[in-house]
Amino acid sequence: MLSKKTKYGLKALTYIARSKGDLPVQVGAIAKSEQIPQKFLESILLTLRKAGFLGSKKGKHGGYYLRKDPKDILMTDVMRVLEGPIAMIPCVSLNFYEKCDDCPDEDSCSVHKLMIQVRDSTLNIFKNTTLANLSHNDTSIK
Amino acid sequence: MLSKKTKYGLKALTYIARSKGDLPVQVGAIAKSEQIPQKFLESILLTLRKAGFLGSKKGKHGGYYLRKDPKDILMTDVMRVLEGPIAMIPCVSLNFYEKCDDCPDEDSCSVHKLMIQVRDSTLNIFKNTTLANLSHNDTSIK
DNA sequence: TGCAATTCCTATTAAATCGATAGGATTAAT
DNA sequence: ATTAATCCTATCGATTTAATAGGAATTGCA
Repeated sequence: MLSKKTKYGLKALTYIARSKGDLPVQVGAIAKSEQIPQKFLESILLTLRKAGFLGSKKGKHGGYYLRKDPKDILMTDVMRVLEGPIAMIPCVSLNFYEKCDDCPDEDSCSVHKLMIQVRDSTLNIFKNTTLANLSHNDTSIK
Repeated sequence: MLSKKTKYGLKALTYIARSKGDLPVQVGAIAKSEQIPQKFLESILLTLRKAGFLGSKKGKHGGYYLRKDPKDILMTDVMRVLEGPIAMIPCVSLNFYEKCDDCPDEDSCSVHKLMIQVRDSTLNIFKNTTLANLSHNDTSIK
């Protein structure tokens, strides 16, 4: 399941990418427009800022802005920050690998092989989708 | 994340598919070989039996056996029983659809479009993989 | 007939995770 | 100063997960 954190985070990034003008975008505006609990959204945007996707300005007329062009923000990176591993099971994760406690031999594990396929196909989508794709409402893979 | 229930269930099905001989396969044998807590495995096999994948025989020399040829047991079906929805978010689920509370319009939701792609690519793998593929340790999609 | 071995069923528990909230500290514009 | 915004930490309740417990029901066999 996709967590609400990830869902809200993607929506917020999309909202910011779509917003015109020089002023940073305020949490309150996003929360209202996307129907996200504001305090929860605050913590999510903080995470995205610490991960380098967003910059912020404090105080009056403060808010958040993108630090990169939406074309350069890949879903692989965003998903890993918000949702964690892309793989469904740690033993096939590229960035969060962990050996299974059980399972003496990965190569002979039926689950392992299947989950590698799922990981690769999902990864293929995420690495071919940018925030620009999301904000333009088009799909990445034709 | 793939639940342990699903992981254990897939391993158990694979084990049963690989087993030779006429006798039904006992929970204890699977649990020992695959390092799965026996009581937990019992409940998983019960689920798989109620879903129609397995038959069982009680009492001495009892155990579980497949009710269909492994070639006819699709991962789509197994995954839906063990893990639930294949989609990462209910609003793109084919079998467990639910509208998002927020999100007035699915067609304009950036998350929705992305998750449809993920669902379709995952579904494509699961519907082209059978228990026979798992038990032969080959991959489904070339 | 009785004993042993097995599945079947329900309930419970401990731990982890998730979604959200609370309360204020810090910073900046006016 | 005052106001308005982000920043930070802590906490809470609900849900889910993984596992355990205890025994009922069924079957094979001596």
